[in-house]
Amino acid sequence: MGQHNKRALVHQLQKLGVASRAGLAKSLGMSQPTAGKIVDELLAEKILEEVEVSQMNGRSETRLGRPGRQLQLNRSRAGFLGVHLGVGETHLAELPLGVADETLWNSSFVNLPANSESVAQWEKNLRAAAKKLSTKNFIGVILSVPGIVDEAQKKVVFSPNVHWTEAADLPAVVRRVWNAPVLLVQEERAVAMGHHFNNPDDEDFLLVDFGEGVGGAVIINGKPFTSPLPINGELGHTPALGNHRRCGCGATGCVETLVSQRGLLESFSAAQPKQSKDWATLRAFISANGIEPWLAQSLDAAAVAIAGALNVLGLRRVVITGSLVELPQSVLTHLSRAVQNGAMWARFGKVECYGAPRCRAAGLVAIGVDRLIVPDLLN
Amino acid sequence: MGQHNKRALVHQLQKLGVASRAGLAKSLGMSQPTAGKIVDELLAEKILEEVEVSQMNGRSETRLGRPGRQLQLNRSRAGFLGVHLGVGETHLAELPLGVADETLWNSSFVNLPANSESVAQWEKNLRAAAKKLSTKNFIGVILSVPGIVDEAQKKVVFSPNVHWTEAADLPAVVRRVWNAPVLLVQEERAVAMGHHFNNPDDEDFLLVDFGEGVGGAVIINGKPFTSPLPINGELGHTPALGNHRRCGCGATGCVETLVSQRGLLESFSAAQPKQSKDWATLRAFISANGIEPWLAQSLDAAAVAIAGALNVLGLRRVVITGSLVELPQSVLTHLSRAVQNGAMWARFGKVECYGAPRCRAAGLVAIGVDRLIVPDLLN
DNA sequence: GGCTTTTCGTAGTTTTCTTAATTAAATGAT
DNA sequence: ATCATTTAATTAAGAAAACTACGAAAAGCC
Repeated sequence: MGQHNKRALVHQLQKLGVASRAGLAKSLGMSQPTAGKIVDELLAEKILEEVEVSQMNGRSETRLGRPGRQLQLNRSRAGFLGVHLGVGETHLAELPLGVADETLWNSSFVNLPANSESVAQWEKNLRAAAKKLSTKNFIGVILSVPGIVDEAQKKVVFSPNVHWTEAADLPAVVRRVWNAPVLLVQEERAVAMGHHFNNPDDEDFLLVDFGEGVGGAVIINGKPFTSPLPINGELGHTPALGNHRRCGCGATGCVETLVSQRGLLESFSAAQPKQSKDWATLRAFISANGIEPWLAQSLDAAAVAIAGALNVLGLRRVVITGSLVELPQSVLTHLSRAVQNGAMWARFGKVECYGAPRCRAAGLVAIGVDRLIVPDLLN
Repeated sequence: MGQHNKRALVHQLQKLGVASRAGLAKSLGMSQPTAGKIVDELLAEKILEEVEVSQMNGRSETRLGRPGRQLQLNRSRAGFLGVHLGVGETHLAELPLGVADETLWNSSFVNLPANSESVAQWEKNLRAAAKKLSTKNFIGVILSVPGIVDEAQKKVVFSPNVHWTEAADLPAVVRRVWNAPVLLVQEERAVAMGHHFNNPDDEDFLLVDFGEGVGGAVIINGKPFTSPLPINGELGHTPALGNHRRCGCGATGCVETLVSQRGLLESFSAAQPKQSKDWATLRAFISANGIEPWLAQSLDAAAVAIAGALNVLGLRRVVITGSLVELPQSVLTHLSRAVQNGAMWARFGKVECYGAPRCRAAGLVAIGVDRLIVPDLLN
């Protein structure tokens, strides 16, 4: 079957969750026979499964005509292994193709600090974790990492916060443990795809994740935006005029040095030397004292970078995830207002900027399905 | 014939200038029969023409085998009428489908200042100009305008410098004069397409045009980047931190207020009150005194916006056009260095930033061919 | 003039999707 | 209960657009 329609059908089913052949055909504008044949193929490949009528609980709205045989992405087996290599920890999850809600991370272990042996240690930890998993054979392993990632070449180009991943051939390490196809994914891209997966109506947005660093990812037409270079949506390392802090990336003045968790604490401590320099205190302080000038300036710097991205990309929606969402609502409100201020579209229409939880597992599945189940041979 | 291949073939011929059926087939990776059939179709539509052997001057490199019948885009007739509605003037040009070099603007007339009657006056001027043209029937009229343009809806959304175009239905006016399909194109997009046309190797770049305002356009994979909103590449109206000037767009702090022609003169006059506040004096002054702090600051602000765009879009090439290119080379050098500073990619690879002439006519033709000759029914 | 090489066109096949017709499975009215 | 109605799924036939394979045309070279 044509790759294009197959991709579209799977994507549509991800969006709808459950649908019949006829429903898919209609919503995709293709003919029923075409949809039917593709579904047959996908059923044979065990990518889809038919939903029992008994599972159609309550939804029997007594519609006229022959009822469609409902389909969904296979939920009965763990198709993928999701691995997230974070700054502090690595998490693992066995993920079915169809994820109902944010899956639990089955197992997790702590990274060692960076040293010459951390790759070997990481592999050892992976092996230990592998034994605890119920599934041994996966369709693929989806590995997400922070930093700048060349997903096509499966290489970490640059990772200011987990430097040892740059030298290591992570996919090879993973492959030695599980012997399955490995995908390398940039962390924020996975989170963005996850958000899209859980909010199918958000088809076009810029996701900005605040944490150890500040990362961005762009979704356009429900697909991760891809550009000529293996880097995009990167707005943490654009300089903020007037800022001269040293950044882990080697440059000075990066927005990240102002609004990353560490950057905010730095400014907090400089402005309020008597306060304890930790996240909980910062949160409480903001709750009590509102947005003080030092915080407003940092948020404004971030907002300029975000608004600039919106103007250049032609977007009107910003999804904020990570540490900033944990702070009092007033922080997001201030940021949102500042973004509105700089976003050109806000002069004609609505620009939205809101917080959301990180949906990493869902994103990993979406990417795995996209690249392993129905690979795009053309584009 | 399949739209996709037809588009690709025409695009390839734009790139190559002259080619045979076999050459096109090979370079596009399609079979000869397919290329041959598409070419036959395009010849029948008078879009392509065969080049006489006599015109193949000098190029006869005594190659073996049957020589291919060379093809090119029709140059013998004026297919399009290009109209550029600038801030000060409107220019017209009769444009063949195949443009060898930047065509002269046949005719031009001056706009009236904005008032209630300027649309009517503009139409009157158009009619007068129409009489002077040798061609009466065009395949289409390509109209480029500054500001924010919804090319799909053929409406000017916002135009800080030519406000009267927002209310007017320009395509309808043009159609009354020539009765041909009219395309509305954002000015910088046309310039960017023109640059790509004249430099086919530049497939991915951000073009920044400095003039009355500051506008940007993005070309990715040789195609104008399109986003969900009818606005993109817009980097003149992103705020620069610390800047509080009023902008024509209604906001304050826009980069445009610093580095547009007017903005630079403003800063120049503030820093050098004794100098005459005009462009020639500014140019001479910079030649003599180098990059003074007031200029450096403005350029740095522009560079941050540009670098931010590169980081977000995943690009490594900036093409500068317009008034900034007219200034001493040191200006571009400074800007380029500042862009390198903020561009993430510059830490791993090469980021290019150079000046180039505006190639508007070529851009209008490229867009006309793209949207009228081989319209994209899918995407 | 043959020989080689390359171009261009024709014919037949494959792939992919569509329309039209058929069969299947439900509801609701008589 | 039976039959019309409605919607779903499958089957069959056909159209569109690409490809492969083969043959004719047009050049240079011996």
